Amino acid sequence: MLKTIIKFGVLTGLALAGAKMLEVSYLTDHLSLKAYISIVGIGFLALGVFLGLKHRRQKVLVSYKEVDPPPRGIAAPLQEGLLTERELEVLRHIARGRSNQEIADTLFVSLNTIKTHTNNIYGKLGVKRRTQALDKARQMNLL
Amino acid sequence: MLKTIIKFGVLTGLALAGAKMLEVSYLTDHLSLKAYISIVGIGFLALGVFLGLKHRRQKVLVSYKEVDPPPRGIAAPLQEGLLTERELEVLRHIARGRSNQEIADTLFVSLNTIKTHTNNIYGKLGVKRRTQALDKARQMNLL
DNA sequence: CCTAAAATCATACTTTCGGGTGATGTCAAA
DNA sequence: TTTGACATCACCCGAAAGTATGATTTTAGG
Repeated sequence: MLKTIIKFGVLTGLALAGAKMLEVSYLTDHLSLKAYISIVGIGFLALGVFLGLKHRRQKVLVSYKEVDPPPRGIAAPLQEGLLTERELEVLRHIARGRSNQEIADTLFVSLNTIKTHTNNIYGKLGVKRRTQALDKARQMNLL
Repeated sequence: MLKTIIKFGVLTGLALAGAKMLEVSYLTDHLSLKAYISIVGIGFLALGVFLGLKHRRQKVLVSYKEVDPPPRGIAAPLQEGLLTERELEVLRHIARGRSNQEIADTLFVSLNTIKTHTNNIYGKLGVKRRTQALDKARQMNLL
């Protein structure tokens, strides 16, 4: 990120310096206004294209790193007592891709009950969605 | 390709027309040379950035591979070519618990695009939900 | 016995997902 | 140049998931 900023600054500085030199030429060497403007336009256009492409690469790199599993070393002592037995059971079903309705059916309880369990799980794990819960649970070696 | 050229021509034409109008202002309305040049520069810079962002897909893929040496361990070669690069990328985000909207935001595409990708993923993996996709993908060593 | 935690269920509401269909543009290979 | 794979985006609709609040029943421990 710092590198990007530095590069951006350097490039912009070079562009501005170029423009300034052109301005001098314009004022002293009979460079026509049209030519002056054209060169400035083309220069900044090129700079813009370069920055646009660069920005893309950067973003892609970032998103790659975002999805790259972070080096989790020894990680996660078993969290005993965080989730209840029933909640763990529900969580395992979620991990197998079951819907709330399917879980309710196999456990012979109502859909609302499963919703309550899942929401309790999310609260305890500090997440908002079942997929986040799975990710978090794996990080914590709950699964 | 032809359309690209046309678009580029139109945009450049508009930019030049804008510059021309500015030139008139410069000559008639006491617009300072510095302001004139600045506006031209910024305008073309914006145009360049826009063009750079617009046409970059393949290049992004290349640069992605440049920065991404993903021969991760041994388990990679299973099911080569089942999912596309993009689909795998989306799948990794899903595995991290991201919502479709969040994925769309970080990948700079629309929600609908992510939905299309996810549905293609589900189709290829033979599942119906994202949690099932994760389970299946893990079984297939795709994650 | 009493109490707190756990499990159960409900109602109502919002958000997210998923399925279907169709379209455009790019790129590489045939 | 044509074709097929990919990626992109849109619109619609129904299903699933999630949020909030409140309630009842079980059950284990003090």
